[in-house]
Amino acid sequence: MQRTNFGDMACSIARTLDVIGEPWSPLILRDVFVGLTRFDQIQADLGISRKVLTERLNHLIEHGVLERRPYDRRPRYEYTLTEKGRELVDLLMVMVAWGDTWRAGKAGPPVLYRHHACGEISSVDLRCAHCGEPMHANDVDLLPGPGAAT
Amino acid sequence: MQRTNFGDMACSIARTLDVIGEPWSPLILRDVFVGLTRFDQIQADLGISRKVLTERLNHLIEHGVLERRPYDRRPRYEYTLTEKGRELVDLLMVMVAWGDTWRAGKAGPPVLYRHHACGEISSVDLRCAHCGEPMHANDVDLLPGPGAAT
DNA sequence: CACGATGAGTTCCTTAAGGGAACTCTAAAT
DNA sequence: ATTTAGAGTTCCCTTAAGGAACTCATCGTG
Repeated sequence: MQRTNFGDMACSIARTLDVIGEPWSPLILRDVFVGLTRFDQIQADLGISRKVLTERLNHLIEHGVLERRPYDRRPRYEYTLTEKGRELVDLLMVMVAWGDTWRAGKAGPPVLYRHHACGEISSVDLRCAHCGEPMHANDVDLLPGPGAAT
Repeated sequence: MQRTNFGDMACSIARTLDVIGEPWSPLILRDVFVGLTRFDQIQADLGISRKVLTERLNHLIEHGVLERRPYDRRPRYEYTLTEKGRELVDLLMVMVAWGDTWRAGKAGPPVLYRHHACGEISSVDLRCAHCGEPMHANDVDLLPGPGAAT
């Protein structure tokens, strides 16, 4: 399976997928985010192949969203999110919101999010960074930007 | 490559990935969103294999995010977003925001978004659906929800 | 009416990625 | 000296992605 390289496309979606678009990568980030930071923890939690987990972790480190560091004098390592990685958690929260809405079924959402600022169980909503009003698919026009393909 | 089924996991991220987690799927949604709604248009724009495009479109239709409908008396079809699919565009906009921030480089973002409400070039920001304050990775606590795995 | 063009897929072959089990390596702890 | 545990490697098998060629239905044109 020779996979097409998304990183070279003039598209920020493709470039983001180049970092976390492979199967498992978002789930690995989630695990690290919730505190499962060690190889065997992640492997056991996800049931992912150890080979693939190694590949994914290295890819995420190469792209600067995870850091690997020893936590013992023995050869033991843990993975942590960089700032670049922490901002990817935004993406995970939007995935959660969509999955909760469309795929949770009668059982309801598997995880709840309590917002520090208001203390309520809530979910994310997309707002315009400029004016603060809701900003969804139908609220925008697309224009070519400076980095557009020629 | 026998792929693990994400749809059965008690995790809304995994369930969302079950719908659009395969390579190319988000880019197909983007194309349909921006008005490339026909098979050959999408194929040419992305450079995706026709075989894989067929598989992806069928998968997205099965999961109710795309609809296929004839636009001619000849056997010609176009794909459109359902409401379920339109809400996935939120996810794309967050991918764009991250890609613009971390991967656009000196050339700047390839596409700009003008917000209808304020008329400004902007990007999305995550807010609490309840109180409207910013809601990012470090602003939430996670609690088990009603649909949590036993 | 025959003929080519067009959109929308299929088919088939090659290559490489995911799954999974077994194996290795290093440094404690007993 | 032996066991244990974490963190990977290695190897084989299956299956998915790439890609080019092929099919099929219908319309427009000469």
